[in-house]
Amino acid sequence: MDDKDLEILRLVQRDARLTADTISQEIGLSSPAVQKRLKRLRESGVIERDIAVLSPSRLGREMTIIVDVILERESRRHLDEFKRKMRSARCVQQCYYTTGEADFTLILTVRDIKEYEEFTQEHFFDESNISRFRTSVVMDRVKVSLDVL
Amino acid sequence: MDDKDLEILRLVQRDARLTADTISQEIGLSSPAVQKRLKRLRESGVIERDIAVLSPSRLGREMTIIVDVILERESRRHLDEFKRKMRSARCVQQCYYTTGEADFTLILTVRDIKEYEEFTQEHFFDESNISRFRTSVVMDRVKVSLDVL
DNA sequence: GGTGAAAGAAGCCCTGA
DNA sequence: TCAGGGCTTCTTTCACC
Repeated sequence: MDDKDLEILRLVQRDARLTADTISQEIGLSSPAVQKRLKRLRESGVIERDIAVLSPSRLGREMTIIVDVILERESRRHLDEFKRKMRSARCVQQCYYTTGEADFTLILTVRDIKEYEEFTQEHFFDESNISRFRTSVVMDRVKVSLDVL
Repeated sequence: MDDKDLEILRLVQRDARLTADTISQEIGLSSPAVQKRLKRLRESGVIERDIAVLSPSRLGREMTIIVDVILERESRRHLDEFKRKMRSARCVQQCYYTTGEADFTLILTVRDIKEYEEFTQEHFFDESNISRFRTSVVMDRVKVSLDVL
């Protein structure tokens, strides 16, 4: 992993459709050299995967909501159960298990507040292990990126 | 935008390297038909872009931190100024302007707690307009996805 | 890491429904 | 108007230097 690798990563984390040829001109290597590096970076897991970023608003998921959740009992079984549910819930984009005041922070995208209300019914109220949760509605998605470098 | 489009989107939002041929077999269309649809979806902005997802831990950004920030004065000028700073701060992956208790929720990736401490020095303490901030350290990135569908 | 040839995928036009 | 077939062009891959 050298400077050339880092340059490649900086480029593809913003645009994965760049051809090896374009990248090679950008950083001063030959096209096959870039491809060999990309292959290595993928196989070694530095590049985890390539994804298409969809527009939530163009697909009718206008609202982004952030929720802090506090569990009642923080046993291994309850934690794993909650994590499993969040992973399989479609409107949960992100779920973090954290130190501090809340146990979990969730980031959801929903069509409207009604869909969020249904989510809370299913996952918070019908779930005896939720102590409290705090909802924040996102007014501006100021920055949403997965850029690491 | 029909069911076939949605099927295509569901596939490429998880793996943008799928070939049109693979997708076509999956959903029962010809390869050129899939390509036409993908092109249309990109041009119309339903697919915003394609990115490579990098592994934060493999690149030495082991820690994920969630910060809630409350500003002192919530004037237009102060809000825009804060947003601008967060957009350009490298370790800020996501920044949301929200209703509720906090004004902003940030998601950061940093090398270590020292790097976070430097971030707070630069952006919170040397910035007279920050009223309070609350830090949560992520213990488990339970789910991190940008899947919309 | 670079070069060149071969395999493969994408883009385009045209036809047919 | 939109899906499918076939051709062309570009990209990737692999063997070799």
